[in-house]
Amino acid sequence: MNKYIVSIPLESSFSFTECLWFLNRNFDDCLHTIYSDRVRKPLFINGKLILTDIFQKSDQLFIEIISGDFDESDAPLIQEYISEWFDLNRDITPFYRLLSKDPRFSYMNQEFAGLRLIGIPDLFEALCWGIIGQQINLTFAYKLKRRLVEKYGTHMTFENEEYHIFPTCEALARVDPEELRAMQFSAKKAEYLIGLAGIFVKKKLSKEILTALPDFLSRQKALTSVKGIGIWTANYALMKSLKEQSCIPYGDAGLMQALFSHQVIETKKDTQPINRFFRDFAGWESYLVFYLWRSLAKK
DNA sequence: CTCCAGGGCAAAT
DNA sequence: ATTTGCCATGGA
Repeated sequence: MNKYIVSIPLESSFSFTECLWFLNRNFDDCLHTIYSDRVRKPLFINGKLILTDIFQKSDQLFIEIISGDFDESDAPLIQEYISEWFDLNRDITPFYRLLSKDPRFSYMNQEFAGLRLIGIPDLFEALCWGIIGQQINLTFAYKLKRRLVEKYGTHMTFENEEYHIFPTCEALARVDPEELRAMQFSAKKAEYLIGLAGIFVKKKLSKEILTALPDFLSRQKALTSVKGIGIWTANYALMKSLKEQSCIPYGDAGLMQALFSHQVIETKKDTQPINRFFRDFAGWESYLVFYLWRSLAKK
């Protein structure tokens, strides 16, 4: 087949290297593969599977379609997906001005320069990932995700490697909870995931429905009314999928750890000063949370 | 061995 | 209204 390439112009405050580093940090994510200077990811676009290689050249991000049935009319959706994934449509220089005002965080300006809030454009995937990750350590969470994806997701093969897509809600809705139990999901998580899938199948919830709601609070409420989605998962999904800018995932163990190590709080369970602390970062709470998570990863 | 990880729910105060 | 017990597993 011919090689198709889609491109997206970049601003100077973007670092592909930092984004790749985050995607590749300490964990085994089954939904993308990092090579030295590019990331390979399968996408489900207009009902078709395509495999993409994403890399930077000067001031543009290139998406090369290396396999699958692609035509020109797919380009806008691909651009949209990648832009959301890497949060390309945002000027983050105001955030850096806020960071530089606080001696505890000003180092992030240089160390993480150009890192964008890496998203999960698909809302169903973001919510499932949130539920999977509840309470357990991330190594185990990624292991569970891999089992789920490899069993119920679709995949494509390229040069003897398999590239996986997150399962659709239709596929998960018909799973027997006992199957997930056998894969070491807790009984509750199995029930939550299958229940959530059913809600998506019935179109009672979708990214479009959520986006159409009038404000942050009503979106939060729509999510927390679902069994298995509490305030943490709701805010996590709103941050990662809808790119809401003022999400504080209350109760997050990693956030508390990072606030402790940056001397914002005295002990890891000291939840009181959080709201007051975040007031100085109004409009950039999500970004600060993301950068604090980034600070937890070991070089 | 115990404790705790990118929580949430239902039952018990 | 707020707190407590439980969940699944693995690494520290």
